Amino acid sequence: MKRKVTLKQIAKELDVSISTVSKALRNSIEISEDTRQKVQAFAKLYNYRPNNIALSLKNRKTKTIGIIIPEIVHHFFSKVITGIELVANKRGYNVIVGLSNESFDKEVINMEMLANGSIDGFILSIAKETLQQQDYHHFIETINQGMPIVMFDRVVNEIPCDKVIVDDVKGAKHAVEKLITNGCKNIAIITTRDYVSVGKLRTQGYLEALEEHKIHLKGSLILKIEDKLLSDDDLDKLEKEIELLFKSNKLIDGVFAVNELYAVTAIKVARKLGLEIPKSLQVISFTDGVLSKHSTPSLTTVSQHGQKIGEKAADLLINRLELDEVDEEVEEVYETVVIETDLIERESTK
Amino acid sequence: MKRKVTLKQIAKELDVSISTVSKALRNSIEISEDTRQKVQAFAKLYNYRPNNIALSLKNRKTKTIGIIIPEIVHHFFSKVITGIELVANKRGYNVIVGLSNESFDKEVINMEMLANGSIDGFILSIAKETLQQQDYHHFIETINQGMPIVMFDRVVNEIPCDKVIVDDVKGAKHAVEKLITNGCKNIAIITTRDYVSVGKLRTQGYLEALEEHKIHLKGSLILKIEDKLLSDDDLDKLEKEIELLFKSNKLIDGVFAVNELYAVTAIKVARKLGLEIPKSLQVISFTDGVLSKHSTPSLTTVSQHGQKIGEKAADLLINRLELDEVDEEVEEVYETVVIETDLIERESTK
DNA sequence: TTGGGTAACGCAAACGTTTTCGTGTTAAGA
DNA sequence: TCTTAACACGAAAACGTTTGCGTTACCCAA
Repeated sequence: MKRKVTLKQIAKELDVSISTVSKALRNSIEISEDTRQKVQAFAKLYNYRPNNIALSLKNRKTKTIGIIIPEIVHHFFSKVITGIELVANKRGYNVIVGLSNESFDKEVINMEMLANGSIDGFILSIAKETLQQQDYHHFIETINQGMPIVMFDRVVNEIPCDKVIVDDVKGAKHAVEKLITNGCKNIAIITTRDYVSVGKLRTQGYLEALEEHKIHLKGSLILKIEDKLLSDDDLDKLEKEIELLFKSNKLIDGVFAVNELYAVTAIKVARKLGLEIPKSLQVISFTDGVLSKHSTPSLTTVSQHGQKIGEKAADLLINRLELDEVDEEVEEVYETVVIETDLIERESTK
Repeated sequence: MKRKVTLKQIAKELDVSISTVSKALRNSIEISEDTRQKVQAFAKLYNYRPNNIALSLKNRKTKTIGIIIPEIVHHFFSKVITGIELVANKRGYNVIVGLSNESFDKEVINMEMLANGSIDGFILSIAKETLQQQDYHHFIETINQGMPIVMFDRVVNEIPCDKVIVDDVKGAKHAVEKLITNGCKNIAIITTRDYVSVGKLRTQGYLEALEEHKIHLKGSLILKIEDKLLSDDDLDKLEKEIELLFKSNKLIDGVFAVNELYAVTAIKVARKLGLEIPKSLQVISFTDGVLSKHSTPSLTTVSQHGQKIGEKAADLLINRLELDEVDEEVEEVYETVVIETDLIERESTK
């Protein structure tokens, strides 16, 4: 077992100084052609690679991005990571992942672990618990220490940082409008409680679409689900609630669901009640994931382009990092990028 | 913007030496009660946290685990990561993720990026391309440099390292036996080409089940799919191939698919051909993911317990890391842990 | 007074780099 | 022969820690 070779070892072996070795490897003109060749050959032979940690310490930057997300077993988030990793790698950065599991405490702990030198900046989406408690001091402190943050999807305006979001309102509105032009008269929405920012925004889009098309809003068509981590019990409850929705509103002919799970569950319940998709009931969901694509009938969805969000977030962060490098005190003006959604039509609509 | 405070700054501010500060913070008895209190108070005030990078350099270990997986937008892999992150965090480690995207080159590059000091050890699942080329030198070299690897799911025996696998043969066999006891007489298998180790093993389980139950093997019932990254075109092709399978074997009454996608696609095609699930066709898939659970009908599946695999892998790796610490030259005996699969019965079987 | 012991602290090395600033040698120019 | 400049290299600092050991200063006993 041969441990990794260091400059010092090469220096000793070749009977030159460490600095000579370092310079030779970086093709410094200070070093004679002779020694340069000798050193490089030796380094190649022993497969020398500079130690990242030492470089990080010296350069005071790690070339690593910290990602904090609520969960990873989730199509949207893993798509985002894919995007981040793609551009990060392309630009010479690594990616280190922390999971908040929707918990405030874990979010704080994870950020503290990483903020002490391990990374150069954060890309994150806020945990539900944090959104509920509205305690954002850990973000503020991190930023105050000079570590940039880019937030995506679940963001709060009061934090001074770059943000990448989806136009949830517009996306939802388009979806509902699609249902309207497809002939739906009684469109229900299955959404989350309002503290989940995206749930709230998508509900808003629903409302706007109805209003613009002068469709009378019926409160009983709005189903707000308590959006916890989904255990099997919660799933049962979800079905029950949706069933109640259909039973107390026999005229429902369109459903807009703020996520895939709500949509497929709605379809499942609707079928049980004898409704045909898309003939007597049309369904559109937010989030274009594996369920939408492969379940039967496949779902018409609002695609969020998770990967693109990740790519954009990574670019924003790295740009800022490399800007800080040249110009120590950059004027602090932050960008909010909106990624357009697309409506992907499949079998659950006419 | 106040940068992170260091020992040196505290030392200067309090007019003591750096070592005194360090010792005071670590409650060394060398330091008087007085100064200790003073230092600790000051450190608390300025929210001092030791710099991870400096510690890593000094201790020659990073307390970070590198994960290399083929893709992250995948239920199984993200479950595994969840498990790894869980025990890693519990034991004071961070997790840094690299994606090979099933490519040999990206796997090598990612490993090289991380192996130069950034991490203490790897947990990985081999890329398909690597399995095809059978070029494992990067694993060997990493191990030779004293960096332990734990492989999961897609492993090769010739690499000296700990492994966590699922008993693919047994799991597949159980699934097929379930179909047999449920009365299926003509059981097809939809699997991958043989170079994907898990595909091969699951096929083997299928064969064993048939043999033990003295069912004559029909070659035409075995459909081997070229398992690339799935574009929409490939999806079409998949449907066509499955359709052909059904059409040329009208008697098929059971299908065992080696992954969820093959299973739901089979169901889709079967329905189109007028088959009822599970009445005239029963289906079981490997991998218990979101599709199995939420598509209609929900799928009976072989659960791999991805999270448990991740947890076990992380424990194995960290155990080895912390063993190396005390006992420099550990006898090199490696463990292969088999995680039992479970058959989860849902609506796609009787 | 001297010797030894102890409490409280500082020095310096080490981890592996990069880089600035010498420094010694050689050869060319005056 | 002396000066000077180019050339090739080395010493040392710096990044932020931890830690073994040396160094004070003081106290108490002999």
